[in-house]
Parts: sequence; C-alpha cells; structure tokens
Amino acid sequence: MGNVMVAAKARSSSRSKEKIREENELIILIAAEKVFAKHGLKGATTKQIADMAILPKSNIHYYFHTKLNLYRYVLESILVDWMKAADTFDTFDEPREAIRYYVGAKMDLSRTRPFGSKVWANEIISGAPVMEEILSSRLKKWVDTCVNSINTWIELKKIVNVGDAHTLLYMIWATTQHYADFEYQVKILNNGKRLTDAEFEEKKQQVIDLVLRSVGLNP
Amino acid sequence: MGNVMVAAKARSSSRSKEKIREENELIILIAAEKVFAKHGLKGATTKQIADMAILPKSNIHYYFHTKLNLYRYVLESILVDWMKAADTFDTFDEPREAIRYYVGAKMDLSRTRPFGSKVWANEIISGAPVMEEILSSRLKKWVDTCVNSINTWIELKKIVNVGDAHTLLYMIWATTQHYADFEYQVKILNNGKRLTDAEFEEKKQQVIDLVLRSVGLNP
DNA sequence: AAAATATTTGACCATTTGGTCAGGTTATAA
DNA sequence: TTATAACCTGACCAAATGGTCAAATATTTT
Repeated sequence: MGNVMVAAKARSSSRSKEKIREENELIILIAAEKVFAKHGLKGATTKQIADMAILPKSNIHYYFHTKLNLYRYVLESILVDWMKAADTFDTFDEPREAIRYYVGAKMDLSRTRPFGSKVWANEIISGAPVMEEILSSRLKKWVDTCVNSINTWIELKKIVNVGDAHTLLYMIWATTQHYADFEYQVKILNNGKRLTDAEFEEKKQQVIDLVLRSVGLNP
Repeated sequence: MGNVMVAAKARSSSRSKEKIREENELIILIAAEKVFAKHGLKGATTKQIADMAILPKSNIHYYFHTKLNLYRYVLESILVDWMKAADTFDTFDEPREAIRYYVGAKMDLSRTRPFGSKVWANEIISGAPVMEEILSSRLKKWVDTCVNSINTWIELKKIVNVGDAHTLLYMIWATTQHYADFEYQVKILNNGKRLTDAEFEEKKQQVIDLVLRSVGLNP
C-alpha cells in the first residue's frame, strides 16, 4: 500500500507543468468536441463539458477562459485536420486517383472524427457566426485552388463538364460528411445497428464509385 | 378618423376564435422554425421565438405549452412536407425520370424551406432524441420502399449496380440538403452573394446530372 | 344581455448558467 | 531551501430562462 502511494506520488511529481497543461487542454478539447457536437454552442454548458472531461468546471475556465473561446479552439482544430486530408487533392494529376483518394480520406475522417464534423455542421447551420472570417479567407482560398484543378480536368476532357466545379465539390463534401453528421439516422435506418468497420469500407467504395461515375469516369 | 376606428374594430371583431388560433399557431410555428434552425432545441429560447413572432412570451406557452412540444410540432410539419415531395419517387417507372423529379423536388424544398431542413439536421446531429421513434417507424418504412425501387432498377439493368441502395439515397439527400443546411457556407464561397433563383436552377440541373451519371444514366 | 368560454399578457419564480475569485496545492527557478 | 509562478477548485453571483398564474379582454353561447 505504501508502494502504491509512493508510486502515485512519484508519477504525480513527474508531471511537469508543461505536460499538465498539454494533457488537460487535450482532455478538455476532446470533451468539448463531443458536447458541442450534441448541443451546439449555445446549448452546450460548461458543466457538461467539465463532467465529460471529469474535471471541475473552474478548471475549464482556467484553461480556456470562456466557452466561446473553447469553441473556437475546437473548430480551429477540426479545420486543421480537414485541410490536412484535403491536401491529397493536389497530389495526383489524374482525376481518377485524386478523387479516389480525396473521397476516401474524407470518408475516413467522417469515421474517425465524427464529432468534429458535427460541430462544424452546427456552426454552419447556425449561420457561421464564429467562423465566417476563416471561411471567407482560408477556406475560400483552398476551394479556389480545388475549383481550378477540377476546371483543368474539364478543359483537358479528363472528366465530364459538370458546369460549376463547386457543385461537384459540394456533392463530395455533403455525401462524405453525411456519414458523420447524420450517423444516428444512418444507424437507425441500418436496423438500429451502427455500421461495422467492414460495412463502412464497403460504403466508402460505393461512394467513391458513385462520385467517379458522376464525372464520367469508369471506376 | 372615426371610420378608421370603426373599421379596425370591425376587423378585430370579425376574427373568430378559430381563425385566431389558426393564425397564431402558424405565426408561432414559422417563427419557431427559424429560431430552432439557428440555435437548436436547447439553444433556442422561448423569448427569441416570441420576439420573432412579435408576440408576448406567455402567448407562445398558451398555444404550445412547452418549448419541447413546439419543437415537436415544427419537426412533424417538416416531415409532412418532405414525405409529400418524396412521393414523386414512386410515380415514375423509368429511373431517369424518377431521379430527375425526386432530386429536383428535394432541391426545390431546400430552396423554399431551408429552415425546416436545418431544424431536421440539427435534430439528427444531436442524436435524434426527439424524433428517434418516428425515424425508426415512418421514415424507415418509406426508405424500405425506396430501396426496393432502386434494387428493382438494378435487377432490370436500368441503372448500374451501386451495391447498397442506401448509399445512393444518402448521396441524394446529402447533396440536395447541403444547399439548405450549408447555405451560409455556399453563400460565403460564392463571394458572399446568395445564389440567385437563376443560379440555383443551374445548380439544380448540375446536381441532377451528377446523380444521373453516378448511376450510369446519360442525362 | 348575461353567462360561459377562449385569448392575452405583465408580473413573478425556481432553476440553471457562464463566469469570478480567494485561498489552497504543486512544480520550478534562484 | 525558499521564493515565485502555475495549477486547482469549492463557494459564490448576477443574469437568463422555462414556465406559471391571475387578472383583463374579447368572443361565443344561451
């Protein structure tokens, strides 16, 4: 028993201030992502976030000061992940491969980080009051390059002329994010059972094939 | 001046109790749909709804008793509209026409009733706590018939084998509803300008064509 | 016309909520 | 070892919120 105490003490002592901050911020961010996903910015309470993080409420305020501030951090963190996945769009010359990888990556993100997607969806649905600036600067810029890629493919007759490249992009976003944002509906319509990993891989392939055919490519 | 008073009095007197109830309930439902769309069930306040309806808060409680009850009515009302539009799916034998009309109808609903779509999205994102029963009964049943139609088309080689019919259905839902749920993002990425009616018709055609090609049909 | 029924609304209340703060503990620098 | 800075948290508070209610007004029925 004394050993346990000593070990606990030692472990506790070895946590540097830096590590403590790092760990707690992460714990809070993960908890906040879940709570914001379920209740939105206004609906989420700092108490819920604190309970989810198994920390006293004051601790949340100590690290992030205000709820709005914490919300911003959550959204920023999601955007970083999304942008990373989005890079694959440029790394392939052939639209078949580019689309295959991009859609695949977006599906994977919907599977691995569904709460982030939901927070984002919530933010946009409620009028993007917090992210408007970032949308019209960072995201707009990225979308423009994406649109350029697609238009080049169209000019080179590598894919069908879809009219406005945005329409294709939105279809990809909407379809892939559906599996995160509407996962409860998907679950209910799958006889109440969450998709297994194997099932999800199937759907991913099907989505990829749908998108490829939609631009005139044979999967 | 006396005439105006008399006219006002007469008009006021002529409103029957029945009409009063009908009108006020509609006013409140429309206001509530907007507020719930922006803030979700928990985030929306009865005060906001009252202000949007230009009525005292007590009046909202008089007609709908609780906020949750009002929320239920809003969701029910949306589902009715959606089901109506969805009927077109069965009225055509040829998939080309069926898909064309269904996707078109869903796009039109996204344009004409974006707030309803947002409330629905919010409800699903937050785990469908209120609509779960209706989802697993009414919606499930409708989806099953839809899936049957699609599978028949596949068996008859009228469309490509998409694997799971749900995947196609979800793509249609997600893509069409994107123009309602994510309209602020669409606006921002359209250089801050909301899509005009003409532009929206263009996008609608493009979406229809994308979906048709995705199942191997030439638009 | 008067009784009965339905609508309207300001005042009110218990509860919840975001946020503060003082006083304590723990780690680190001197 | 001691001083300093960072971390921790229970207690607290002002504001907001969902909902109630009684009294006033308007319509309908008898």
